[in-house]
Amino acid sequence: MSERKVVTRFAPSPTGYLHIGGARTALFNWLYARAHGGEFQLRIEDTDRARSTPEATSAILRGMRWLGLDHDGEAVSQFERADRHAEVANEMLAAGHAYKCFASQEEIAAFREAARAAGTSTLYQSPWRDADPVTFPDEPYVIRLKAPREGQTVINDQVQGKVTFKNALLDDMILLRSDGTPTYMLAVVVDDHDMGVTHVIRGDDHLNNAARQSQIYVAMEWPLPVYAHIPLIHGQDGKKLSKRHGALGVEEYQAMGYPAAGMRNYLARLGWSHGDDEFFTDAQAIEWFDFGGIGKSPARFDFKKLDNLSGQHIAVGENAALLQEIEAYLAVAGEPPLSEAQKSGLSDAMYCVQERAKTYPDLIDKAHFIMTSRPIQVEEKAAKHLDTVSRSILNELTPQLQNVSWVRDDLEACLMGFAQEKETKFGKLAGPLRAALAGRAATPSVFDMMLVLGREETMARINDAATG
RNA sequence: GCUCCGUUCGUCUAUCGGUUAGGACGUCAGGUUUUCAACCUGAAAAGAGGGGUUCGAUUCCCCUACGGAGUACCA
Repeated sequence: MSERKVVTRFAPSPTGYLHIGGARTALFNWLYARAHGGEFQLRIEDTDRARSTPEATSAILRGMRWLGLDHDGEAVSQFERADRHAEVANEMLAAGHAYKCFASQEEIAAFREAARAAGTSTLYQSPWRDADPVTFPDEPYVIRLKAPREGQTVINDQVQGKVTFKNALLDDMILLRSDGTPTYMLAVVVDDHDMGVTHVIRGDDHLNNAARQSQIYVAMEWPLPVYAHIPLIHGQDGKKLSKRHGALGVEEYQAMGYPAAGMRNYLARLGWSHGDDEFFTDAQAIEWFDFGGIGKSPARFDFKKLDNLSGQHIAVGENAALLQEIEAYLAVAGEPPLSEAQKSGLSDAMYCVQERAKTYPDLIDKAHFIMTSRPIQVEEKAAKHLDTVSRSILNELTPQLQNVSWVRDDLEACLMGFAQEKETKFGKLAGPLRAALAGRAATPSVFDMMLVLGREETMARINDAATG
């Protein structure tokens, strides 16, 4: 083990929103850095100018901020470091670890086509590898790594174990393109080294790349980072996560009303485990996180479990924090903001609705009785029905209660709340409301509602009626 | 094609040679409930297949099948 301070990094390409799989990769890096008192850095891999957009970069930044994955220092732009990448390529050239290759793209493509047709290896071996400089033509060239052709390259992966690659099967990859721009392979290694990255935690689609990248480290005599290639997330059908599986961008999850804490918990649990622990806080995740707990096979995304964990986090959420997140959710979902009255009302009602809500919209639905404004606005037809039902319930209340003018009003608010939540007819609600009066229902009971609505007097009377 | 990785209940997973293979989500049943939900109790539910190694394999090795990733002057 090295004495170096732990530095991890998340390096997305700004070609779209922050992918849910990318978010998990970022989370693992964040968790590891935080667990070891290290740094978690962010690097935007924007060398593909055609596909990179500033909008995507800000979307990624927004997504990470929402998830609470704070990175240390400024985000690094890979594109802006192109000169440094070229510098390293030339250094390798000078040191004899790389060479100029004048083969044209057409030439190489033709070779591969022929090789494929002949059923032989498509591995391109440049004739310029050991060519005499005096034979160099006056043409554009690329700089290729002079990779070893004998022996093997071994990656000691923290998740995948020891993975061996035969060097004879690895080609002399291009470091610097003919237009002088660096390739991804070069850029990652140079950036990771310069940023002092000690632990590379990324998707296992990069496992093959690790072998070739390590050759650059070796050539430059740079210390190799610790690798941890984590399995990708798949959709419910086991196939690679794609648009038809629903939400891919983390912001969509925010818009669906999942709390960030629940999201972190679920994402961490997806592909990583700590014994039988399912529900945990960030502090626990940081304390427990280690490479040994990461599974080797791809995990499927399951909304049911996300809902469950999400609900548990909302249930233990702190009032002010929940309120704040709900307001942020409403803004992202494009819903109208809370009025001051609704805000204080929701705050009062929080304790009796948060335990049953899976998501924020779910919570708002359950709090309908306090969120709705008085007098209650209902359509004519519905109003008639509501009137009938509330009157029938009213008739069952104790005489004193019936005489309190606003009881009926609150009752209607409760009914509306139920109706809204269940999208059902008022008539069907008489039963559950009676159950609520008896204090047995799981939905906010009338006791809760009255309490929230500030009807302590009613409460007292109901209690009297119940005990006496 | 070639290279690399993977495969325990429907899903996420525990097990680090000896367990009635455990937990969670989901599902189903019963209870409570004049809907739903919630809650309580319970149930069904797994080692891909075949060879080895071993006194003993889910666990170690090999083969097959299936799945995934890579194989670019993309990242």
